[in-house]
Amino acid sequence: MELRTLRYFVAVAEELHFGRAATRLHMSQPPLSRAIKQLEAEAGALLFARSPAGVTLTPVGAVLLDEARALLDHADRVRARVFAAAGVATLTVGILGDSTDPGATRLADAYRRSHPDIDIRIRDTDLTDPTCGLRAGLVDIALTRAPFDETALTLRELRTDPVGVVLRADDPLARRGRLRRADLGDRRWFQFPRGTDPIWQSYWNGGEPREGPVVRVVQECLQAVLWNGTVGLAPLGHDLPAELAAVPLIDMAPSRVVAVWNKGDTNPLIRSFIEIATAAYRH
Amino acid sequence: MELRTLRYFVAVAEELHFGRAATRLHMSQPPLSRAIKQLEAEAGALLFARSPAGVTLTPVGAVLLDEARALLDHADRVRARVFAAAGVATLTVGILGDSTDPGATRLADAYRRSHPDIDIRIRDTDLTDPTCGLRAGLVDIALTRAPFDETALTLRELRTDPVGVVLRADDPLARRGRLRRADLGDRRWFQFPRGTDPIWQSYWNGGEPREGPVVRVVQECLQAVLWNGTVGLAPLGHDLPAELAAVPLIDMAPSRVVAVWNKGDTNPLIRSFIEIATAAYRH
DNA sequence: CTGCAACGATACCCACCGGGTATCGGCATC
DNA sequence: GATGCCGATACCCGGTGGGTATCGTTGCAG
Repeated sequence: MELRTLRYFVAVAEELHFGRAATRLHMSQPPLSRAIKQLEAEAGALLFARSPAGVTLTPVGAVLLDEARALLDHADRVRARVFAAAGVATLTVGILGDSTDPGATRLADAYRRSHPDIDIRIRDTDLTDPTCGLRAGLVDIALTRAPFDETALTLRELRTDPVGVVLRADDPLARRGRLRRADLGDRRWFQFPRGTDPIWQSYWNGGEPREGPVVRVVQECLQAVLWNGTVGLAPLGHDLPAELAAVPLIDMAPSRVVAVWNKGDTNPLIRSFIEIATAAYRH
Repeated sequence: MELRTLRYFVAVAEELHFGRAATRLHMSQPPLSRAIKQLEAEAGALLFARSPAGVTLTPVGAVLLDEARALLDHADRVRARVFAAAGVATLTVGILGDSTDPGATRLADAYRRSHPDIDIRIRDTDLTDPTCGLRAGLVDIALTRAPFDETALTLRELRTDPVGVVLRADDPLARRGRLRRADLGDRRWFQFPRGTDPIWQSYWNGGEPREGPVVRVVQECLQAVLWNGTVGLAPLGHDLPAELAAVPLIDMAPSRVVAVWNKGDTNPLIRSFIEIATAAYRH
C-alpha cells in the first residue's frame, strides 16, 4: 500500500468512473484499472462494484476512502512541515511574454493561497525562447506554448487554443470567417532570430520555411503585420487593436498551453505547482 | 514521497548506520544510500550528516523522523481497519514436521498478540515436501528449511543452523568432536520418496547421490540410524534419544530456516507475518 | 608512516513494474 | 442486431528499484 496507489483509489472513488479518473490523474485507463485491482488484492476485498450501470463503492471501499483521504492529508502536512524545516522558499516561473491569460491569474492566486510561505519569482521572456530559459536553469518551470524541442523536458498540457491569422482590418481576407493556410498565398511571415528552436519557428510559420521580418516580442509581431503586410499567426481569444483582425485557420493544429520543467528536476515545489496549475486551467 | 521511502529513512535514522539499516530492511547498502539521497533531493535538504565519526540526523532529518513515524503508524492503522472491514481472517501456515523450535513459539505468540482477530491454521507436513504444500496452494506460507527449488517462490531467511551427522551412540565416530563428509565412508544414507525435490534430497545426502532406506518423517530417520546403521544429517541443537549422538560436520553448508511464500501472492497477511517472523527469530 | 579495516558513495547491470497502445467483451440503447 | 460506452485484457517498452563490485576517505594499529 503506497501513497500513489491511494491517490489513484481516491480519484476513482470520487469520479466513480475509471476513464474520467484516469484523465484527472493524467494517465490512461488500463494501468489505473490494474492498480486498483492490485490494491483490491492487497486489501483482500473488492473496493468497487463494477456494474453496467456504473461504478459504486463497496462497504470496504467506503471505509478505505475515508481512511485514504485522511492519510493523504496527513502526508501533505508532513511534506509541508519538512519543506518549512528545510527552508525551501523559492520557485522561479518563466512566462512567455504574451501569457497574460485568466488561467495564469487563477494559478497565481491559488498557489499563493496554498503555499503562502513560498516566494514565487516570475521571469518574463520574449518569444525567442519557448522554454523561457528552462534549459539554462534560469527558471524552475515555464508556462509557455508548445510545440518545441522536448528532449530532456517534461510537459503538462494545460489548455489548447485554436490558432488564427492576424491581418490588417482592411485586408480583404479579414472579412472571411475562416481560412486555410493556402489562402494566404505568398505573403511574408515573420521570423524569429537565428538560433530559435526550429520546431517552434516552423509552427508559427504554418509548418513551412518562410521569409520575412525578424521579431522578438508580441508588439513587434503586431507592428510587422500593420506595416509590412506580414502574416502573423496567433492563438485566438486575445484582444487586438482595432486596426487588426484575427481569422481562424482551420488547417492548423491548435496551440497547446503547457507547463514544462526539466526532466528529473528534483525541486520539491514543482509537483505541487503542476497540480495547482492543472486545476487552475481546468476552470 | 512514498511510504516505502519513509520506512527506509526511519530505519537509517534509528540505526544511524547505512549498512545496519540495510540489513534490517533486508536489502543491500547501495540502493538504500540512493533512496535516501533521492528523498533528500525531494525534501530540498540533507537529512543526515555523514561524517567519518558516523551518521547523525540533521535538524530537518529530526523533523522528518517524527513526522514519518507518525505517518507510518497512521498507515498501519489504515491497513488494519481495511483488513477488519474486509473480514480478512485466515492465514494457513505450513510447518515442516520437525520445526518445533523456540523461534516458532515466539512467532506464534507475537503474531497472536498483534493480530488477535486473525485465525491461524497450521498444517504440519512430513519431510517429503520441503515447501509444505505451498505450490499446491495448501498453505499461504511455509516455515521450513532451505535448500529446495525456489522457482516462483520468495524466501526470507530466519536463521541458520550448523548441520551434523546423527549416529548410534556406540558408533566409533560418535566420539569425534567434528567430522567431514568423507569420514563417513560408504555408509548408506537415507532417501526421500520418488518425486521429492532433488535439491532438497541432494542436500540431506551431503551433496551427492546415495542409496539407502526411504524415510518420510523424523521418527523414521532416527529409526533408520538405529536399525540400519544409516547415516542421517540433521540440524544441530535438537534433543536426541540417549542411543543416538550428533557430531558437527564441518564441510556442510549450514541449514537455513526460512519463511517461504508463492512469489506474487497477494494475500495481505503475508507481509506482516514475515515481519513478525523475522523479529521473532532475531530473538 | 604505512597498511588495514570500516563505511558510505559510485559505477554498472538486470529484472520487474508502472506507464503506454490496441483490442476485447458485456451490456444498454436505439 | 448494429452501435457506443466502459472496464478488462493482452502486450510492449523504458525507468527504476533491486543487485554486485569497487572506490575514496578516514581513523587506527603496528
